[in-house]
This record gives sequence, C-alpha cells and structure tokens, in this order.
Amino acid sequence: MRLADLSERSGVSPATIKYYLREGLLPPGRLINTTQAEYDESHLRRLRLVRAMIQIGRIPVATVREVLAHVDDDSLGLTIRLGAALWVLPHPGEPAPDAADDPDDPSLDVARKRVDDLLARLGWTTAREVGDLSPAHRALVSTLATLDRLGHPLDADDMLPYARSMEQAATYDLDRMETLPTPAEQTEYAVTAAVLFEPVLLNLRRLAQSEESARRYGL
Amino acid sequence: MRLADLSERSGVSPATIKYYLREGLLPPGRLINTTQAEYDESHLRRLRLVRAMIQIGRIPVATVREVLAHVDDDSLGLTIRLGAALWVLPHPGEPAPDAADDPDDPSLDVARKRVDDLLARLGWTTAREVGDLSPAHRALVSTLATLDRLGHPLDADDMLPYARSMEQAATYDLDRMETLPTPAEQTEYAVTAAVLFEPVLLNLRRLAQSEESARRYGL
DNA sequence: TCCGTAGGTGAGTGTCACTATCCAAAGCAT
DNA sequence: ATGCTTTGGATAGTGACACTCACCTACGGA
Repeated sequence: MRLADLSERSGVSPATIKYYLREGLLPPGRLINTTQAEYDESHLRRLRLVRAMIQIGRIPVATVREVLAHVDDDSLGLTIRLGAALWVLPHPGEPAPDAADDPDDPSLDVARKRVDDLLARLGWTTAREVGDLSPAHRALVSTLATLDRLGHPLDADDMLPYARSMEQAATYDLDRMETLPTPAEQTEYAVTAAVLFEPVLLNLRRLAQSEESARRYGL
Repeated sequence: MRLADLSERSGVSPATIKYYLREGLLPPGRLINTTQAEYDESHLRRLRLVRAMIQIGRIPVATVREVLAHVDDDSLGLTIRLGAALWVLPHPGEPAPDAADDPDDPSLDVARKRVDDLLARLGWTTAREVGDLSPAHRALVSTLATLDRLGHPLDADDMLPYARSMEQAATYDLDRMETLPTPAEQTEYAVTAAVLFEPVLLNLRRLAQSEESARRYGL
C-alpha cells in the first residue's frame, strides 16, 4: 500500500498523512527505494486511531504522540502502561493550561475534602492514596470548585450514585479489555475507550435529558 | 462595582472583560458618564458562567453567545428554551466541523440502526422521533461508527446499562432544576449541568477505572 | 528517454482566544 | 488647579495549533 492508497482507504488527505509522519504519529513505511514507501494494515489501523483521537477527542498532536509512545512501550507492565497512557490524556474539567487554578483558593480545599469523603465512602482506597497527583482527581476537584462558585454545589451524596454507575462502567470496560490478546492491544483499547466511550456516555445523557424533559413538560 | 472590581472579584483580567463586553458575552454596565460604568452581582455571576463555559467547557466564544441568548430569551416556553440552549452546545464525539461525516458512509447507517434499536428498547420515543435532527443523536451515531472502524463495536446491549444510568442521572438533574424559581435560572442551571456535570462524570469514570485496574492487576 | 508521480521539506494559512497599545474624556488626590 | 489613574472604545498584534501548499529530487513505466 502506498501513501496515496493509505489516504484513499482512510479518507485522510495525503498532505495530512505526510504531516502525521513528520510529527511521528505514524511510523514511516517500509522504504522500497528513495521515493517509494510501502504501508500495511497496521499503518491504516494506527492512522484511524490517530484520527479518532484528534478529530473526535480533540487531543493535541503532541499529546497523541505521548499516548502512542506509551501504547507502544513494551518495556512497561500493563498497569503502568495503562496508567501512563491515560494519565497524559486531557481531562475534561481541567482549566486551560494558561489559567491554572490558584492553589491557595479556599474553594479548592473544600472541594478536595469532599472528593476525599466520596472516595472514602466508595472504598476507592487506591484513588484516595494517589489523591491529587492524578489528573482525574485534580480535574474533578477543580470542576467541583467551579460548581461551588456558580452556586450549584455538588456534595458527596449527590455524586455517590453517579460514581457507582461509573464503577460499573469501568468494570465492564476492563472485562472487555481483557479479551484482547496483547498488552499493546489492551492499552490501545483503553485509550479508545477513554476517548470514544466518553462521548457515547455524554450523548446518551443528553438524549435522556431531553427525553425526560419532554415527558415532564410536554412537546 | 467598576470594571477593575469585577476583574478583581472574578480573577479575569480587565482586558479579557473588555473583550467579552465587545463580543456581547457580558451585558454592558450602567454608564455613569462617558468613561465610567457600574457593574453589579448579576454581571459577576454571568462572567463566572462565561468563564466556566470557555475555560472548563472549551466552548467557542460565538457558541457561548448563542447559548446565553437562549438563556435570556423570556419569549420562549421552558422546553423550547432548554432545548435551544443545549442544542447549540458542542457535542463531544461530533467530528470537527471542517471534516463532517460523509453521509453516504455505510458504517453510519449501521450505527444509526443500532441507536434506533437502543432507543426503542429504552422506550425513549421522543428521542426516537426526533432522531437524526438532534445533535446528541448525530454525535452518538458518529462515535459508534468510529468505534466500528477501529474494531471495537458497541452494540445496543452494551449500551443499555449505560443508558439506564444516564436516565437516572437526567431525572436527578431535572429534579434539581425544578427547585429553581425562574425559567432563566432553570435554563442557566441546565447549561451549567451540561458543561460541568459532564467532566464530573468522566473523571469519576477514570478514577473508577484506575481503581479497578489497581484491584485487578496490583500496584 | 522522458513525463508523471512519489515522498520529503520549509514556509504559509486560517482560526481562535486573548492581549497590547493608543486615545480622549473624566475622575480623584493633593 | 494639577497630574496620575481609570474608563470605554477601537485597532492591531500574538501564540498555539492543525493543517496545507509549493517546490524539489528521484524514480519507474511507456
């Protein structure tokens, strides 16, 4: 498969593929000679993953490169490999990097305490120990602080049922992940799940909301 | 309260506040004379909402303007007003606007059918009737099609438990919304919920995932 | 042999959320 | 009164980012 074929089968323009190759998001093809390269199904697969991350997940190119480095890193154990890949993904709810939270903001302390309380009640001891180091934890705290400031605080009780649902979802995801044969595929699956299952959940939620609103208020 | 005070209390730079005024995201203050304007608590509140949408929700300025127009539009009934405000919000999972889905793509048809099946089983008749017109529906279909292409298809059975959870969440949200006194506040709450509860859910999910992964694989 | 095409590269494009600078009029402090 | 600051208003510039274009050289088929 040459670059033009890769472009045709993926729907991505040749110029963009060249750009991805340059940026290291796609491994170079096998060079037949100085001016021809051969690509295979693995390139197509990787290209589709890259597109999903960038187009659907709106993930910056530099971040995609980091994530893929972890996916491809056979030297790590599965737990670390998974963690590393998901750790560098953007976490919705994080403030923009150029406007980081003021760490002295008292509303953050309040939110942090509430998250700790929630984790304790859930029995998520590992998450509790890792605490603020995890981007997911920080993003959660930051979002709760913002909700407080807007006058719509969410306490641990409010979050508990949501957390239980997400626990179920996570169990389910890992079950599916385990059916895959290699750690590389498993890690890739986890990334896909993070990037693409999240939109599924959110859009289901919005559909549910308009359904319920129609039921209550007519129309 | 003058512009500088508004800036101080919100943590937003005066230059940015001027920009928001120019862009119509913030109503102008009451002009005391040609060079001084007076702002009040409602401006502070609106400014915080705008910041949350832009910084946390990463919503484009032009979209924020549209959403606020619906929040402020007293001429509409609650259902329409809610729907309109949420309709224009970005839907995660939508492809970037400059790379819209090819409508002839057969994988989209497959995904559409699966969503219809799911909605039928859930008994979400309104969502089913509105179908493809809803951005949430379109984004869901598009995301499922991408998952198919990546070799990790999600069928209606897989989604059913997630959808039930989201149904519960939606009911809960609307209950909270109904405690607010005016339609303007209710609409604002719905927007806040869409923009800020979603990060809460997603980060809970990621925490649950690493918790469960630690349980299964140690560390 | 020769023309079209392949892949590689550096520079350019468009978008977007600010941000910086200027200006003249109007306080406010002394 | 005087001089420093602040205001609203306007225009232009910035930096990040994901491409996208034009051009170059070297094949490779007719």
